[in-house]
Amino acid sequence: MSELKLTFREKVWEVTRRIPKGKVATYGQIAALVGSPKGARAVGMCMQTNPSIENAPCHRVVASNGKLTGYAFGGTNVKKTILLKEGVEFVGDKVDLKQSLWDEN
DNA sequence: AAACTGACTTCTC
DNA sequence: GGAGAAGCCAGTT
Repeated sequence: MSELKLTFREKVWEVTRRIPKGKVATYGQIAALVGSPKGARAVGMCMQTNPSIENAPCHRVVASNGKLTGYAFGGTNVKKTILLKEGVEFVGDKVDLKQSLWDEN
């Protein structure tokens, strides 16, 4: 019985950790992966309470339209810089989901 | 236990 | 394509 009873937050971090470098995932996508397709908002909170970037690369999480909605370690500006450095394609201020959206498979 | 808040998403105008 | 409003979820007060 592996009942580790991961809290929603921890599950979100687990998923976030699997996002490969150079790719990004949307809040809704993560929400769905943890079992709450409509909990995108809750996911955002988990990112905010994220203790460290090592625990969860929250910079790889963007809004459904590719917009950077927030970043607890320096702001969206820093977030964008990191993503660019990881090779994520940008279109203006938004991520080019066509090329950089994480394809779980 | 109830109410409020927020790094969301989707629909309409 | 941009602005406004409503719906949903978990965490915090």
